Amino acid sequence: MDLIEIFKALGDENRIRILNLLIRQELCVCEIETVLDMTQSNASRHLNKLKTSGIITSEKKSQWVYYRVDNKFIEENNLLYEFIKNKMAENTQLLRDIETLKKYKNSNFTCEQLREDKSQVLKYLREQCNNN
Amino acid sequence: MDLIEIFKALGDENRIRILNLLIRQELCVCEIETVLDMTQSNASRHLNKLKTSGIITSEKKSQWVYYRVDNKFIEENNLLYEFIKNKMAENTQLLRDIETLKKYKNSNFTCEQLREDKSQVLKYLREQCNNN
DNA sequence: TATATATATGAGTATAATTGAATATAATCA
DNA sequence: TGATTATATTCAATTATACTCATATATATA
Repeated sequence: MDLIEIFKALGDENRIRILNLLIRQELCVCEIETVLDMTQSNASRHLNKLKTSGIITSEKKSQWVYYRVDNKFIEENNLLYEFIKNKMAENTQLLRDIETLKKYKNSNFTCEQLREDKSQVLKYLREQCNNN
Repeated sequence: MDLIEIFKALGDENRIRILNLLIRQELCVCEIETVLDMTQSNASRHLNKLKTSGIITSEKKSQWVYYRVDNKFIEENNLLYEFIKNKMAENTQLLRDIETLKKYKNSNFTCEQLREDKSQVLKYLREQCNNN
């Protein structure tokens, strides 16, 4: 049942956190990895689960793979999609993640810098977020 | 996260089948057990999971425990609830379950009869459903 | 009170999901 | 081409879920 696969995909904290970011904007794996502070393989796996259940889709741009919410999913599951967005707006953890995403985007760190010194970027993001 | 517990509870075929029935009407454990042809302990466990996640509620009436969708859940998660109902109406398995429920109700079998000869009741329900 | 019964729960097992570390793959760039 | 890198995948370990059978609990009834 499609319905059940969707609910299974949504029934995991890491995947909800990823989806929360992707609802804001499309992102590549290394960005998600950084903002949510999870391992690369874990991010990739969760993205795959969201993709297999039809919630998100991906596009390869040179060496990066960009993920975004699938428009087909939004159309076909609009009530669910609106529900998710509403509930996400009430959740502190998810709001914090959005703040981290904003800080990350404002920092103008690139995927190249992430590669060179990820720990510095993470430190920067934590400091910025603690200032709020 | 509440949200995740709800999705976890919904991410299981047996629980979706149970919820599908309860959306129609409140039912006791032995009725669910019979209509969905599952073991008593399994039905009870799934009902408990739906209950702890806040989707359904229960009321004990003499020796029976009646389960129904929690009104609080409907109010607080209305978009999700409407989504679920819409999707359920598109699913053949779930529509078949509703037919079985109707047959069961029309048969006027009681919980007492179920206890005495459950196999007869199951046979009857299967025959009735195959006629459609 | 003794018996029957509706439901819940415990124990054990089987299956599935999640994870990190290591490796494979595919694209880029020097 | 060879080195680097972004992402995916495999492996092995752990943890969580689901299921069945047996038993406990609470209620009803003779």
